[in-house]
Amino acid sequence: MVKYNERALDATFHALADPTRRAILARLSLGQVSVGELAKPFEMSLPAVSKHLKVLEGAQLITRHRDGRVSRMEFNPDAMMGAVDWITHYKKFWESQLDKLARFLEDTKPTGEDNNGKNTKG
Amino acid sequence: MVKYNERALDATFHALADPTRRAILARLSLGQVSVGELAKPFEMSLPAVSKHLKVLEGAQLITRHRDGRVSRMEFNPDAMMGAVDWITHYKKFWESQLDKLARFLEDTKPTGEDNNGKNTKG
DNA sequence: ATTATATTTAACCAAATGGTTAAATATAAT
DNA sequence: ATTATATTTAACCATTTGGTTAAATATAAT
Repeated sequence: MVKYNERALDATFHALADPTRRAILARLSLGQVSVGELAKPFEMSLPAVSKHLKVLEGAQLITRHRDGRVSRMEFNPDAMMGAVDWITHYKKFWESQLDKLARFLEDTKPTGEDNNGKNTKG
Repeated sequence: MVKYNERALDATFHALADPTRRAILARLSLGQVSVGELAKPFEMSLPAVSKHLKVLEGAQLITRHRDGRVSRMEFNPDAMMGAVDWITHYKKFWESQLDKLARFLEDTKPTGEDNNGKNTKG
């Protein structure tokens, strides 16, 4: 009855447990950026950001597209799904909040209009 | 733009990033248990479990009900909602999976029917 | 009052984390 | 070929983490 990939959950939750890394994901969710561009707004060295990227990459929350000497980082939210999936197991314990979430999801469900022509994957 | 409580997210994700702590939550989701009972199945010392409980308590994922010398730990999933809320911000990046989740949530939405013990996932 | 039970705290340790600066690598431009 | 740019690796450091055992605390039972 091993339902979840514990190592993957470790990696995902650990990656998400740092504010810099969450900010990186937020930034990348707006579109691909180079490491240098990505690092600019952060008040830390480039190697520090590089390390964070490695953690995110290890958790498969981002992927790398090398283009010459520039590494363009891309958001890859699949691993987040795993986290949500795990948390959702506890849905019956927060039914009222769930109701709110369900309504929210229903509200924004892709019925053919919500997709802004963006490729959602690959 | 929605402002998230970064410190709370740090605490929540960090708490969830450990397999022992996730197992503790899984156990507590079945009902309140004392610290001793809780610790039994884990191959580690009681103080180690105690520390994990502190982390979970700090993240407000569990609460403590002291009854004499026995501490009954209770699952408190509200903080998880915060994590889901944050992740859900990225919903547009995984629409197909979102659709699956939305259907799942709809399917098990508490509309008066009791879906006790039925795990529709997996 | 003494003893047993439940749990936490203290002191300690190794490994991991998150940061630094300096050097190395790889590619691009001149 | 030389130099500039983008990024990573190496070496280092302080703090945190996750575990240990021994001692302390608090309550219950005899």
